[in-house]
Amino acid sequence: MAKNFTKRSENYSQWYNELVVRADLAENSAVRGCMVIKPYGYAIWEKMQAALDKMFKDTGHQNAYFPLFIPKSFFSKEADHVDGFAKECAVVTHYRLKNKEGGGITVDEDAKLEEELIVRPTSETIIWDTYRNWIQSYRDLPILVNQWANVVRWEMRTRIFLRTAEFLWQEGHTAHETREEAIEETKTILDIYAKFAEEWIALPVLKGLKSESEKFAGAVDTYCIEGLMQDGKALQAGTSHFLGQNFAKAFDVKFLSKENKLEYVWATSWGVSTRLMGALVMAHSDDNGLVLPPKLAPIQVAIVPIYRQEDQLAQISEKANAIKEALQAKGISVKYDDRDTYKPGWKFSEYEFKGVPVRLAMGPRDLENGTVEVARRDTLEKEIVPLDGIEERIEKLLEDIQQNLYKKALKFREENTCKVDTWDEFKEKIEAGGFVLAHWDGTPETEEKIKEETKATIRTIPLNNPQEEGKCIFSGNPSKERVVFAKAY
RNA sequence: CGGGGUAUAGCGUAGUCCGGUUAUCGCGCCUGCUUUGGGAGCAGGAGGUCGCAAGUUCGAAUCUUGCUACCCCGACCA
Repeated sequence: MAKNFTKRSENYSQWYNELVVRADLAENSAVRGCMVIKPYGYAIWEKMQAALDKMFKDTGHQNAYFPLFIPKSFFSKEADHVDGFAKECAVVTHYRLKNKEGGGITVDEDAKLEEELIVRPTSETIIWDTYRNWIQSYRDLPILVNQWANVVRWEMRTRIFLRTAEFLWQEGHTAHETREEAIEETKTILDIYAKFAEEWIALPVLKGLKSESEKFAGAVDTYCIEGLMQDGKALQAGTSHFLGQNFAKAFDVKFLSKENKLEYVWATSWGVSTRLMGALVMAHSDDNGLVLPPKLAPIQVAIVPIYRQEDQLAQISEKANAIKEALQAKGISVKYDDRDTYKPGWKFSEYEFKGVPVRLAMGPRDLENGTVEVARRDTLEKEIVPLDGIEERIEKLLEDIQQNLYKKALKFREENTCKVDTWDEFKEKIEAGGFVLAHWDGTPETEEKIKEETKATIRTIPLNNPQEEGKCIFSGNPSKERVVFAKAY
């Protein structure tokens, strides 16, 4: 298990500091659990957005935007949905403040809203209320819409990136003619999420279904991708829901089919959030700070000059800028750090904290020899290489680092995944961390008891799960497949 | 919302039990010189409503009461 975790931090806070700050304005408990994302952190989110947005558009989706505020009554229309979210809603009750006698300011009781507004915890309700007016005929379908937005969930306990009171995300909401088409959409998106996690975040994920008790409030089926963090805890990295006709029925969204029959629309919804940045941090970072996969690193290459006199700097700058331009021509983001306010050693440490994948250092010796020092963040290896052909070398190195991070994470997951067949072994393995594959009798009662005794939950029932006869590790009742258990964030 | 803990400079802290000059130290910050291939050295300097409010006292960071915020553990959850 991740030994590296103890030195800098037990709980990742040192890593987070590069990306975010806590937004605790001392006198305002309302911002408790929110985060301020620093420019460097936001740049990572923008890269994630760009990559996902392209994948959505390549599969026929379009972006739109719906209101932040949702009338309270909308929430009561879908029974499971309201049950799932009622306990964590921020509610707007008034629309005006007034001066208080004796100074200060207070809510103007005369400005009470007739119907309270909910700050969206997710947008199914307001979107389906809108879709009712957009859909009359099968010709209006499918609707494949995504929105990039912020949402608010008033969690009792928050955790930076993983469970903040406000978070940024994308939420897709689609409407289809048939059940099959909606299920296919759900899976298409699941594949996009898995591809993004693996190819961009370099995080291997399990694809599968959620159990009845873990699925989204209002969904028929919830598909998910699950990753394993370095401390052995699982993280749900994205979900794609097949909503059946639940929301269509709740919001009365019907269409006339080709057969001239009035039918309810089939729906999906799906989302990933700034939680992915937490996944990124927890999957790869080490004692020296963040480790960012090249594809998501705001700065892919940092160049640090080492010099005594100004004329040396001028010579180095000339070569460094040439490298910078050549790399930029290949679409690589480069920062040439010629600040004279920090020393080289300081800069080396800083770029390591920030997780910059490749660092180049160039000094007097390199000027003489026509070389440059190349340091890679993932392995911390350094080597002196000739300037000749440096662009190709770095381009390839960035790809290597991306691959290496994925392989390392995959190896870690494999080493921390096991099959167990007895209750004692199950408790022991769960305690040690990682994914534990075990038989389960399929009942929510057993699932709940396992959770009570071990804190482990069913992370997913994998797609294409091999079928095999077995006995539930808890109840001993027959089971025909193993499911994935783990302690989770 | 339950259980535990904490609050002193931008950050991290000593001092609180047992009240007593001008509140300690480190990092960071500013100035100068020397330095620059792994977070430099020396010298000088700036920076404080001791979480907030009341109380006890000649005197409160320290004692009392109330409040607030944060952290950890639960419940809840992307």
